[in-house]
Amino acid sequence: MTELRLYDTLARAKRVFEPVALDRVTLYVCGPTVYNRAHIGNARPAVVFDLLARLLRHLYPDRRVIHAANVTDIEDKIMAAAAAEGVPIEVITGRYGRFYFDDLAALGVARPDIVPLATGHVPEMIAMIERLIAAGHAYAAQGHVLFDVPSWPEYGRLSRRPMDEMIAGARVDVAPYKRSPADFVLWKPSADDQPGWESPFGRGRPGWHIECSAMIAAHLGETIDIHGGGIDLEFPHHENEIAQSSCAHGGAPLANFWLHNGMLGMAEHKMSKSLGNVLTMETLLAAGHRGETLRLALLSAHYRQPLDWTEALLAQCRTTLDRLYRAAADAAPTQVDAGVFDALADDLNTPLVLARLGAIRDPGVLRASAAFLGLLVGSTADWFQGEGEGDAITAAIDARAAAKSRRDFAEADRIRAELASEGIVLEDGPTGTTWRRA
RNA sequence: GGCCCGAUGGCGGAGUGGUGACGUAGAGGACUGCAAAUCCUCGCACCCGGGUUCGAUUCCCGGUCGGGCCUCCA
Repeated sequence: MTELRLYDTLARAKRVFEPVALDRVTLYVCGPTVYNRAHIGNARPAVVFDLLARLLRHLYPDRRVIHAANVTDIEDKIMAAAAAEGVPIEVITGRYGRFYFDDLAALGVARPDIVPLATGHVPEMIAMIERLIAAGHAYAAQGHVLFDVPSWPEYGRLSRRPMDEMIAGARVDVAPYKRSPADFVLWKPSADDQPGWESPFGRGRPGWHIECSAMIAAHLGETIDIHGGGIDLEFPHHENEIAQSSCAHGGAPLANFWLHNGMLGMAEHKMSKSLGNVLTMETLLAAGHRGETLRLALLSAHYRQPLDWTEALLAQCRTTLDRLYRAAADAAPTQVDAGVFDALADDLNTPLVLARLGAIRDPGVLRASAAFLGLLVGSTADWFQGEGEGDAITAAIDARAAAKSRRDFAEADRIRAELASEGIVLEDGPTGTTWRRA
């Protein structure tokens, strides 16, 4: 079997992957907070880890591969969005949660096997907080419960931050109820008009970090195989998850592998809602870019590298797909090229995979290999011509063929130009003329 | 300021201690009535300075530049 090697952020090195359990493989990825439309940067981890899940299923056919990704559906920004519209938070989270998965489906991303909601796991979060308090790793203060960072010497290992510097370097105003500036919130009080849950610490809501820890434990166990997410979550989110989970589970590691995808850049900075330089999947799809083009663009760079999102990138990916669709024609998928698996098994080296894809001669192998990546999933005719009317075009092609046969090239060119002005490109092949949309 | 990551041709982007993939754009050719598509050929790059080495783009040190994090963030 192909040996899978993955870059583990904790080790800062590629390591050979081996699942913990003999009967299953567990993958957890931090999902979205649903309060508005997701941008294309949000899609990168979804696409990358969707591909990793496909690879894991292939490599471990005898084990159950469980891919989980949460949805954060209680959070201050959600509350703000709900208040702005004068609706309950469920209206906001339901709407944007559906948009999120619909958008991703257009990019060929399968819904994860498990999509836990934060609001569905508050009792588990409360229980975990209680364990942390009992173990001396958390304390209550003024309606809040905080994680006691200095109580856990391992804190900072993932992001390689020395704790004393974090404390000394804290440049935000430190809340008065914190014992240490590095302490973070596990539970915070809710006002009467805010969503909240009764708890031993008073009515309130969970902090962001505890959600992932509690949901991972509830669905996948104390130690999972792979934890994924964007590199911007490395600190503090993932650092905090590790602290919470390890301290609640007697020191058991949260994940054996930590995988982080690089940021998608736009205008020299990462695409982010707070910077306002976002391009949503909705916008891109509405502009006529197909989901496959977006997916290819996201896979065109190695997942750990930063990737600049530009029109030129999309144009090149479109060209690449045109060429691959022509090469694959309407062949039925046969077998995935071994070189494709090899490149994927080397820490998901998708640029190398794409280079190998271009070298495949057998259309059936090309179809199967591309499909494994979530590309070339439709028919070649649909890719070039799309749905809709072809009769008028066929009639024009016939008229042009008649003109060509009597060597009236002026008329033939006029017809071709007329179609071109409507975005229809004619191509004369050995077996006749075909058309496609520009 | 601290921590982390990166720097490859016009652009995108792998990889490697010993003639630098691949794609795209560009040049030339074949094919075509002309195009398009396809095929063939060709140019064009490893940030700077040290070090290790027979040999460094690749390893080490320093620098410069860029990005991420340190506050919600994929």
